[in-house]
Amino acid sequence: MAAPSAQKSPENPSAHSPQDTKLRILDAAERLFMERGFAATSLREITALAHVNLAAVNYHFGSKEALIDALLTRRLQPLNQLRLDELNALEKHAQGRPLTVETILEVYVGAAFKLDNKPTAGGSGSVFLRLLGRAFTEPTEQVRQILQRQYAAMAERYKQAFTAALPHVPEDELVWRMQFMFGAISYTMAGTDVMQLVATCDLTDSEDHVAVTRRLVAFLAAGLQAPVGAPVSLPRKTQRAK
Amino acid sequence: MAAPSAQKSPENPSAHSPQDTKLRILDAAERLFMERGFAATSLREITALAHVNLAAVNYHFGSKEALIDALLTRRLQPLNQLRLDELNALEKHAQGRPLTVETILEVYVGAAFKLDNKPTAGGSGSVFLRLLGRAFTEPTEQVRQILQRQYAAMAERYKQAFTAALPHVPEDELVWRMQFMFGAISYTMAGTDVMQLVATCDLTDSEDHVAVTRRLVAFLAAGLQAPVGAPVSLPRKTQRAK
DNA sequence: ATATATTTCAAACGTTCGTTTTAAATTATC
DNA sequence: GATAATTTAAAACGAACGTTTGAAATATAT
Repeated sequence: MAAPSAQKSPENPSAHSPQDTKLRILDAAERLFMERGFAATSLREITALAHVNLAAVNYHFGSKEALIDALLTRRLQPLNQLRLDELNALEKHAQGRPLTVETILEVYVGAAFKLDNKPTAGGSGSVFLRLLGRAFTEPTEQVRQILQRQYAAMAERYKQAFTAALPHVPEDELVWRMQFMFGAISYTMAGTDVMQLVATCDLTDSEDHVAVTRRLVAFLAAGLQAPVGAPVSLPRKTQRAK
Repeated sequence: MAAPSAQKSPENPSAHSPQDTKLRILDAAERLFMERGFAATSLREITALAHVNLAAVNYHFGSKEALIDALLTRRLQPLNQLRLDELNALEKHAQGRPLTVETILEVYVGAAFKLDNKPTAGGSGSVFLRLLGRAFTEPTEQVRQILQRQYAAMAERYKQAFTAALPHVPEDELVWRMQFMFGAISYTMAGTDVMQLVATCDLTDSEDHVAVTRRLVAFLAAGLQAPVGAPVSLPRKTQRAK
């Protein structure tokens, strides 16, 4: 009977602080949503992992949908704000001269890893980046609207910067290339690695962050700067040389 | 009482052929899984859209998991087989000379659109390509294993081809770049377009296929061929010039 | 210390899920 | 045309889901 639980959470050794129920729910939900997806994760699994009562989710957030919204917003708002701020600071510092594509990409990708090392609550690691990669291909209208709301202004701002850095790329081509870019980034962040090609590295390691960033920036910079127009070499029968 | 249903399906005007229940289920499941994801789609929705009895899924496939397996396999097996065959034919035709990166990419991307225009059953359109893009970020172990099984040999084969086409890119770098490539392709195929940047084009149009393929190949070819090693220009304070 | 507001808790709500069952209908075989 | 095998059909199964409820517990304020 005596000697009660000095710590209630096996994986989070801090005891139940008075008001951290919301944070515990958010962190547990983040982890489980990342591992199993939104639809396949139940509130009972989340509250069990967070060591809170089942009804706490509906009490503090209102519904499962509202929990997802709060969960995505608390990470995406600072992330994309940081991306905007750093890009603005860089352009101000450049005093009119256009930034290089590599610089813009480093800011964009680097911001994700930066916030990843400073999770809002304790010890979330790179959980959210993987969840974010998944969220980009989520079919539900709700998640898509959240992402759209959180990304619209930032994407438009970066499109401006890329336009200045890539004067030879017309707008419709740039828009497609940014689409390809978002795909490569989000898939890398998701870290699913279906092919089992890059099995060795996990993005949790901070040392790997700079290596992955360097590789990703080099790849994307080359892709964004690719010559436009000609379909390049076609060894098959190309009747018109153009 | 008379004049019964000459056609039982509103969106598929053909009446119930004797034995096409399995195909009707597969097609309906493909569409709904694409629209809502695997976990969020119920067998009741699928059988309602297919105009078959609820129990038909368990009778013909055994379980929902087995249905997903059959659904992915019937498309992925021919797709990746085509990718292998066409790459083999091209290398044979080249007689020892290495293929260009663009050629390899055109075969890989083009194969997807080729099979997309010839769906197994009637009128599936580009449903499966979008579903496939989603499947690449699916968290469930089952889907990941199916993809891994269906992609392993093909990915290894293309890695060989890329190695020959990119002699200056070391293997670890190539593996990462293929990761980026798969991300860009699958995200484009998924057609989620969270940013609403490319809202104008839908991949259903066959004419757009060649345009998207050209853009995608140009982007990826440049990325794969990017110079390796140097982190390129860093306008910030880089103390070591290296 | 008393009263008020906030938070936690166990239990149950109605619904929907994947699956199973049993009989009827259909198709194939002789 | 009778018999056997296959497929369809309606109904129900237990389990799990998100959510709600109302009372106990805790924190806050007077």
